[in-house]
Amino acid sequence: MKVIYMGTPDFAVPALKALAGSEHNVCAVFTQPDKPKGRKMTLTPPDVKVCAQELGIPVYQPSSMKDGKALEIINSYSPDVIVVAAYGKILPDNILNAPKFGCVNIHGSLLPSYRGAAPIQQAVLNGDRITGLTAMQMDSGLDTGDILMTVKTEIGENETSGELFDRLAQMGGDLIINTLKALENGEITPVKQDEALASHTAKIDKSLCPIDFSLSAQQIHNKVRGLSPWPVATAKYEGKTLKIHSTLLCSQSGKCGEILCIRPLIVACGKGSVEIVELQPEGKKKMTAEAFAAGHKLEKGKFFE
RNA sequence: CGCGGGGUGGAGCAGCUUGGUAGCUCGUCGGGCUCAUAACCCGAAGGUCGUAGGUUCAAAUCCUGCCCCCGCAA
Repeated sequence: MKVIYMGTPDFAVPALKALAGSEHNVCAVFTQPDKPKGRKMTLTPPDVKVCAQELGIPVYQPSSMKDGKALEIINSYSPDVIVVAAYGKILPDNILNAPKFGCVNIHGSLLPSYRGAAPIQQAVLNGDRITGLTAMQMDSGLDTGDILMTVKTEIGENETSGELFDRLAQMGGDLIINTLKALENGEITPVKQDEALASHTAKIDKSLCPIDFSLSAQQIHNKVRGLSPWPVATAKYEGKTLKIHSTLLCSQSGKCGEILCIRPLIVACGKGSVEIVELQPEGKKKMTAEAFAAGHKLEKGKFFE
């Protein structure tokens, strides 16, 4: 099939590569405009743009999809289908309906669960055991389109959002190839989403970061995993903020936030306790808890907040 | 000109204000204790203190330029 691909961050790269390496013809790529990034606010191209350029595919970065110009460009390619993965822009109806097979979106959850912005992190934050990807026929609603194909995967006990992201991104390649093939052969019966089961995810932001040590160890562990590698859960020790990059569940107990052991570093929670494996003080690089303990005066009985 | 922290043996830190002997915790290596140990005791190796200049009898420390890392904000 003749495909136009729309995507922006690293999550969308593997599917693009898979399509480019398949029998399908990716004739153009749409991605967000370059944006200032990092401390220096240097203009940085999206990962998908970099990838597309390496593949020699024309790249378009319109700031709006609604002014008709985008539609003109799309029509000039007369694609069979538009594949969308984490593009970050809402597509108007005239674009959704432009290709013969419409627009197919790869979404990072098992719809209708976790419609919206951050489905993958949300699944980890909630401590879900199972998640997956959904290939969906886009309609004008927010992730409300008919389901074309899904793929499931288990979430590891200690798996982080970042790790799950990478795995799902890879799986997205196979999913989209299989979906397009089935679409082409007319082997798909679109399934409507069950509105009664629908749930939405809020955007992840830093207000979620502080850890409440009165919660259970499992809840805290979920937060640490879910917010890794960004924006990263935080705790306070002696007035300084520490990013908590990774934890493991422990069974010991104590007062909320109390340091139960220095090596390894175990902190009590409302229920159970967690071992802090990697952390990062303000202005410092990520380090192991062991390294942190070597240079700081940690004492049993002191508290994390 | 967004705000701020930092670069000191392999790791994490102190020392810098008030220049003058390279310190602490851990790791590594050797030895001891022990049924045994990631526990304990003794000992050792390992650093031109980010870089380039300047001031000085003398600079990790004071001054100036540059490089790099990170936190906040966006």
